[in-house]
Amino acid sequence: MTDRQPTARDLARATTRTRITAAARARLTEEGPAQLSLRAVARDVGLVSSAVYRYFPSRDDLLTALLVQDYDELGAEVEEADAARDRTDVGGRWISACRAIRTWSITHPGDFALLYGSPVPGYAAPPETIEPATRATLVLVRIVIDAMTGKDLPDCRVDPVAGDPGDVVAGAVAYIRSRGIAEDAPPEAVMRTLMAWTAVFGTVSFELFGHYVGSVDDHERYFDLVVERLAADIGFAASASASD
Amino acid sequence: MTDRQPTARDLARATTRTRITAAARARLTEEGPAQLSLRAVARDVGLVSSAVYRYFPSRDDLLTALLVQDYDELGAEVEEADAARDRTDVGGRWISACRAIRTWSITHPGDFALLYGSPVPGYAAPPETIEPATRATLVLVRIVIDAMTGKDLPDCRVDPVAGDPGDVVAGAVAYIRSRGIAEDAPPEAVMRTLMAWTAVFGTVSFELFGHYVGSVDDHERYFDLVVERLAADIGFAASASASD
DNA sequence: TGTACATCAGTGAACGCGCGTTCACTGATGTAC
DNA sequence: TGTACATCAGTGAACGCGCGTTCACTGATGTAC
Repeated sequence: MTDRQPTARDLARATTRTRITAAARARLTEEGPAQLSLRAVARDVGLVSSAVYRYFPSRDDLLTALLVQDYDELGAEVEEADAARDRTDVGGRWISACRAIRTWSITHPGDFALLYGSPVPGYAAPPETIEPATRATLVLVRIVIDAMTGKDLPDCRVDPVAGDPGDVVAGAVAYIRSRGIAEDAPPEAVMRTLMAWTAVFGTVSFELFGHYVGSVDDHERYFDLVVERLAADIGFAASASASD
Repeated sequence: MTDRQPTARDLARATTRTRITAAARARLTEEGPAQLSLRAVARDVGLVSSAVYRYFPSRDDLLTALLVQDYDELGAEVEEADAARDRTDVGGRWISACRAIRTWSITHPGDFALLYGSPVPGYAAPPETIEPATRATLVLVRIVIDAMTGKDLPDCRVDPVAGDPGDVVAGAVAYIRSRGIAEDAPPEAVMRTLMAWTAVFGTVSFELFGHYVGSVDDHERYFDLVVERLAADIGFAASASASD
């Protein structure tokens, strides 16, 4: 059970596995995850359909592999966009991270639909997908928390009459604490962060699924304007004029 | 070609047509629109599959009928919720309209996925679906425009550094004018309305598709808090404490 | 280094299934005189 | 009111298709001695 030199067989296996998931992801661009056909994927890879069962015990396991891979890829790109900015430049980090989400999504619309579109009927994502799923979101949370450091965020632009989100977002607050990101995050800031996260993905979703047709043409600029306003609503400035 | 007394055949035809669409919508709850099977629908209705072709020339036409019916039903409920409030009570109308969107959506999750989830691969919604699709959205727009009347909305809570949305939302502004809703709507208000509309559906989408698991438990209260903040960001108050 | 055996990637046929759509038909309903 | 014909909702068989999964097989690769 010790790690050993990978054999030719091991290497071939890894390669073929990659080719299968790559072919599956390519298919996702043209057909929904629910329509994803194991036989079609096998054909694309140049395998007979039954051979795929050497790699994935069932179609659902292939779906799970795609889910994990996609969440991880998206998460890595958002983390990278965040890390490329100076840590104190929270506005720049915010813009970069949000843009990374949109860029990955429009570059991989099929994968976006898998992650954030309608769930696949009859398929329940297993627990192993949870951690990868939170990576992109956590980047946004960390930026907001860093923006709060030393500042009394938020003056969150909310009307004093509005309800206290304290216990409504208690789950999110606890999660942030459990991940060691912050001991105590102001509920209003967490509320606004949840809203911003939702808005970012909602905006990308509406762009990709065609709901802005007739209202917005320049999706890239519109997205930047949205992202600026979301930061302002949380309580910090994020000017899109900063270079990407 | 003049309208005549409907015959027994006409009545039966209308009834059966309704039973078909109803059965199809019921199926949508358990399977995605792309999986919607004409044969399964026929079975549910108690017809042989070929009989459905007396009513819909193809599966795609059935989908179109569902799309129109769902957009219209959602639109009607949102219009009704809006109309039930005093016209000057813009805050109350906003809350009611947004709540109507959520209520319809969680009551008809399959239909919601059809309208706002991933598009059906290989199916392009025909032009006749456009007008019904805008009904719910236009209610929100009208409320914002009414809120602006006599007021200098928005003091929209946006940072002065943020970009001018003028030409980015030009399409939406022109559409509002073309529908005779307002001669000139401030671009920032339109921008914020687009954002709010996106946020409302994004929030419902995240609730239905499971992305809030672990962060939010009480979706109804969370939704109200979101809706209040969206109104505040546009520039008017909408307290959820008002009775529905 | 060479041999004997074990592992396992990939094959190809087969299974049972449900799908959208077509077609010739039947019998009930509607219309014209 | 009665008859002859036209319309059309619904039937049932058939078409060709692609699907997920199983299974016995083959031959190449890996391992133990």
